[in-house]
Amino acid sequence: MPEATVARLPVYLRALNALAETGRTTVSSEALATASGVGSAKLRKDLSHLGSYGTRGVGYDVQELVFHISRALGLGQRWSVVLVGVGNLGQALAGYGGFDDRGFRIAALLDADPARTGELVAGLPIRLLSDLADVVRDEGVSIGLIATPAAGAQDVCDRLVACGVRSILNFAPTVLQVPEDVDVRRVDLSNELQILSFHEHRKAAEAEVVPA
Amino acid sequence: MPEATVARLPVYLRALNALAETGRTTVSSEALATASGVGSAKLRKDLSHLGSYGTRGVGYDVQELVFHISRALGLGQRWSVVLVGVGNLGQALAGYGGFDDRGFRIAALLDADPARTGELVAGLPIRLLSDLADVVRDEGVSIGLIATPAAGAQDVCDRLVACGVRSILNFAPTVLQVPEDVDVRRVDLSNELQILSFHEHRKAAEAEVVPA
DNA sequence: GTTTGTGAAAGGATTCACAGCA
DNA sequence: TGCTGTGAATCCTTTCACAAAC
Repeated sequence: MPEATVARLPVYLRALNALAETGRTTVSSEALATASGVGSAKLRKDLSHLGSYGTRGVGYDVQELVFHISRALGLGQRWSVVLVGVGNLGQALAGYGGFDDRGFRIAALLDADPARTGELVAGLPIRLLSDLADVVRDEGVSIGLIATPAAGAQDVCDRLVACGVRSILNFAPTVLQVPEDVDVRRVDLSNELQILSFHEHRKAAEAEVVPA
Repeated sequence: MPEATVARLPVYLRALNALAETGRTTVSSEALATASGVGSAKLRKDLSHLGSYGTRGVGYDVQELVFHISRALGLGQRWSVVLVGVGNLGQALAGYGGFDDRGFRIAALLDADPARTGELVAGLPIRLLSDLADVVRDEGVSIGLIATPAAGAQDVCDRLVACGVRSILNFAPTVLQVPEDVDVRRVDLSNELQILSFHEHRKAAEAEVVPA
């Protein structure tokens, strides 16, 4: 399965869930593509990697597609995640409601600062970073979220890897060095803004050369 | 300039700034590539789109590269952004320290809930969503951040576009429909987790077929 | 008639490998 | 000798366009 396809499956899944809530039972590639912000040919090619679940002349059964995409994404089971770094952003992530209903469960909140141990955030007590190995073992954690400042992120990452965590979502503004069997995905606000800046800058330059 | 290259320039920029802080004045493509988590050939090809600023046998001058990448990204000017939706996530974004020093300035915080008007968050008063047009005009806003619940995101997006904002960073878990001259970038936590889930699932399946 | 699934073509991005320069 | 810059080759992704199926 192409990586580009994998990255789009969650988008389709969300669009399908929204459709299901409106009572729709079937959907064409054209309609689902529009709702997902892609072209219909791309959508069909993506779905073809899952198997042949459409009906020619009709479209796709919404529930059936939800099932097959969920299965492909490995959402049949609940994944336990550990969140390290309960600062500004970490608290917002802990309070984010979209975890439970999408198959993810926050097993624990960890922070390096002993002064915060025991504090309740989103109903969970903050524990010490040094409890990491216990948490990962006892709770069956397979995904780590890093929401620490940049300076501490690599250390946290190394600890996660040492505990056997091989999937990491990194919100710290730094590039993590990991063994090749570990997947890291980065979410970086400044990066995104700077990419927008590039395009905005380009648009402004074009507007100047070709004035209205 | 290839889009894939644009998306990596902010990463290089951050790595270069980190190097500058350690006192390094020059860097090879190999070293910068490692710090950025990419291959050296890819890095050199990316930088070649900016011009020829390296010295064979030596490497790149750190400050000079910072300058050229910043210029290419349009970071010579300060961009004003407006943040709409001051909930859980919105507050975390408002409190994020990385705006100012990277050339972005939060011009205003807006929320649709009148009960929150006037409340101070990160030193800024929350204003009503209906003030949007005034804010965009008076503050010269060119980038919009949407941190509302999914249900309100498209409406906010439409308002931003109507005010002339053509660059949007969307944190709401929904796909926005916009005219083609508007750039939207999406940051979606569940999407990222689901992509990790896919890979974790695949790794688990492989480990079963080929047991250690 | 409508819509899927998919070969084939086109377009991008990455990697290779080395000429050219310091 | 060391490292950049870049054509050429490879790989991946998207788009086209249509036969097959309903």
